[in-house]
Amino acid sequence: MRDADWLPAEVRKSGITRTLKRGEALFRSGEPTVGLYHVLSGTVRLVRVDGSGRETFLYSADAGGTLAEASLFSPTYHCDAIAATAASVRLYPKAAILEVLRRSPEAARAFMAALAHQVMDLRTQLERRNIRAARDRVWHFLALNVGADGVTVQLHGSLKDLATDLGLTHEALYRTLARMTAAGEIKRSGGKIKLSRPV
Amino acid sequence: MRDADWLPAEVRKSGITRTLKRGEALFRSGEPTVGLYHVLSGTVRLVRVDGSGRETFLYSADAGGTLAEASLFSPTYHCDAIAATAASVRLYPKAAILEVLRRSPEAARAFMAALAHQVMDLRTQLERRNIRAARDRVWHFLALNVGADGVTVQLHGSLKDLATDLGLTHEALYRTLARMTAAGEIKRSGGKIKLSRPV
DNA sequence: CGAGTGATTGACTTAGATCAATGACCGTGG
DNA sequence: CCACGGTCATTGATCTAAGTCAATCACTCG
Repeated sequence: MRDADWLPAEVRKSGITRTLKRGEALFRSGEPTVGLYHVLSGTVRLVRVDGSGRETFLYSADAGGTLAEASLFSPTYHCDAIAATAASVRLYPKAAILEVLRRSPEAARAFMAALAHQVMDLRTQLERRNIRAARDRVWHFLALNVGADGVTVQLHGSLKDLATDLGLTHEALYRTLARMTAAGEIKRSGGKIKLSRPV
Repeated sequence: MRDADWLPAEVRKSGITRTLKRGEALFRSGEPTVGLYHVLSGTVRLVRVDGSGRETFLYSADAGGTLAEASLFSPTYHCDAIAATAASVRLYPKAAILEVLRRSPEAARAFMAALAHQVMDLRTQLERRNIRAARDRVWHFLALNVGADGVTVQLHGSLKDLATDLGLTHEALYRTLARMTAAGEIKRSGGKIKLSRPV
């Protein structure tokens, strides 16, 4: 969820703040759910780790975003929340949130819209994963993340993070970007990628 | 969404029924959203088709399920809905649904829970797609779809459908299943797969 | 009966995973 | 202040699993 504007002031105040070091876990899969998290600073990533240790990127919440909305309706967490950077988060207890959602149709509507948005986002990710060629997958990502000018993509986090996000090894991503640069399709500069022609 | 129990009787009555032939589209990406669909019989699949014609499976709604919940909060559809079998659906206009959600906290809660459930479902799918080896991916699917006895998986639809669902070519799926059968890990019979040892 | 689709298997190719090595950079503790 | 450990970025070599192309058989539906 992008923002938690719909959260009434009294609930916001009731929150408990917690700080996390990079790499620290906010919660782990299987633990009982306690409430909604609001990221105040830094970045927290939702990931699943399977038996063989492979990590699946699920979602990344930056400052202002919320985490674990879906867990409000589930007794336990189904993924891990790991701080990607040093971060501080605020926890709003489950009961308080559910109460607000029950009482305020506006809050409920905003929450539903946010969930619906997430569903669409996840579907987009799923669509991207279905693209076989690394080049096309990267292109799909770039096309959906260009800024207002239609050619600039601002990257958040490291390329390694982007690689897991895209479901590629970091090597494959580096090579793909290198090839695209060589082919003149993109130009890289720091944390930005510029497309040679608008999408 | 599994069921639409929360839909008040008066809204249900107001719905418009439509029948679809196999392969027919209920709506297409880009069209303006009109409301919530309730599948009365048959199966409707949500898919996205990319530029090269590749199809991404997003969701499949059987009799009793609903479709396009997320679209209630979006002006246009972001995927195609295609009848996987002959089907009949009932359409509840957007305005009527939003009104119910605004007025009834119970309905809203059920709807939110359903959306949250969908979010978790999609995350599970995403996790599965991150598994590289076809064998492990199939196993992940089987493990999460065993019936009450812990060893039987009831398949819905064709193996080809399952293949797209898993993000594999149908050939790869056939081969993987054949290998697993040969290795004695599973046993197939009609539309069922039995695991040799419980998960 | 013929068209269309699903299920299945074979042969071949290739893209990306894997393993490996290097240089740049960054924070930190002595 | 600098050496050291850690991570990121990058590139090379190799390997293999899955994609692609292709053919066959069974089945169903009109």
